[in-house]
Amino acid sequence: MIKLSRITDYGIVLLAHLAGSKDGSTQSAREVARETGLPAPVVSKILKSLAREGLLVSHRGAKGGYSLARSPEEISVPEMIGALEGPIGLTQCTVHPGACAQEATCHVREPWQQINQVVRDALGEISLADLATPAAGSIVPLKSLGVDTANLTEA
Amino acid sequence: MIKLSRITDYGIVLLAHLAGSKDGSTQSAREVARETGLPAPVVSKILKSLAREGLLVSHRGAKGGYSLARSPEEISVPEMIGALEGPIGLTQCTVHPGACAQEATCHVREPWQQINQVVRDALGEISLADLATPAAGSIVPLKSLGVDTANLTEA
DNA sequence: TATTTACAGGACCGGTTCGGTCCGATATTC
DNA sequence: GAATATCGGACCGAACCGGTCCTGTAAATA
Repeated sequence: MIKLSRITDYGIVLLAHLAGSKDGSTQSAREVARETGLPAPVVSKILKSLAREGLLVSHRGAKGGYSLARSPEEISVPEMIGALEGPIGLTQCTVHPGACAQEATCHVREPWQQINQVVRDALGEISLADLATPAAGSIVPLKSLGVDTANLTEA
Repeated sequence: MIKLSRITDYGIVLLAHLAGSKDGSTQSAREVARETGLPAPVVSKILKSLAREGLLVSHRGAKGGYSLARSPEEISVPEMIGALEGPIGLTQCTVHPGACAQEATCHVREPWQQINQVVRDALGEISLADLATPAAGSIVPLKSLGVDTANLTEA
């Protein structure tokens, strides 16, 4: 199963939670953990990473905490994923060129690069704001991709 | 990094290799291993899985081997991925509903379902034939997605 | 029929990654 | 100075993964 690591999954939930709070308000790791129902040490660890990657700004000391570094509209899904588990790439040769011995003779490589790009572009159309808005049918950019979301066939 | 397992990666290379051979011709696991330069035991293991999942047909005994169960045009990327590492789903709740305790209160869930669908659709547009054709600029379906592949920005 | 070839299925193992916890240091507020 | 809260990193156990090997069975050939 192609999947995000649980850390990334949690991280996006945490970001969405912060995006749903008052704009610019800082919340401590403990608060966020309590309100999202996720284990506190994990939340702390994830928020630290997100701050280090520049998606959150941290305030130390009493009354400290974390807040979004930018507005939710300016934070894209690939950024969030990239911050927590590195750049998006389905194949190793996408992220680490030269690591694969078959790279020179591999005829599948170029198509995969394009496939990766399609996935990246698709995810790039979606912002944290789209995830944070609770209402249904909120993700507008999906339609702009020209993908018909009506016929949902199980893969 | 969102990535396919190496097994899946190899598997797609193997499928593309078979697709590039004469139509309907069967090749033994050892042959495929030799011609692709991948370790023989691994190739054998992967081909077995692909046969079990119905993407390849196997012929036992002397002069046996594997051949594609369908034409390359009829085999999609999600099928290949699904056969080797299960259904495509970025989040656990996509594939295993109910496994996440926060599912009821999670506001991020529905958007993710749509995101998953976008990725699935994007991959579904690409067939094994697209991967197997060695020429550049071969992936036509990408354009049908409405994705502009011209401006490739690094994610 | 005997022999050879090659897949089928599963057991097995070592290495790596991952989720998760915890601690000392540092910075800020009151 | 005391309390609060992040920062950075060490640490551990469990799960997963890549890879190997062995036994059984089916098909082709002589």
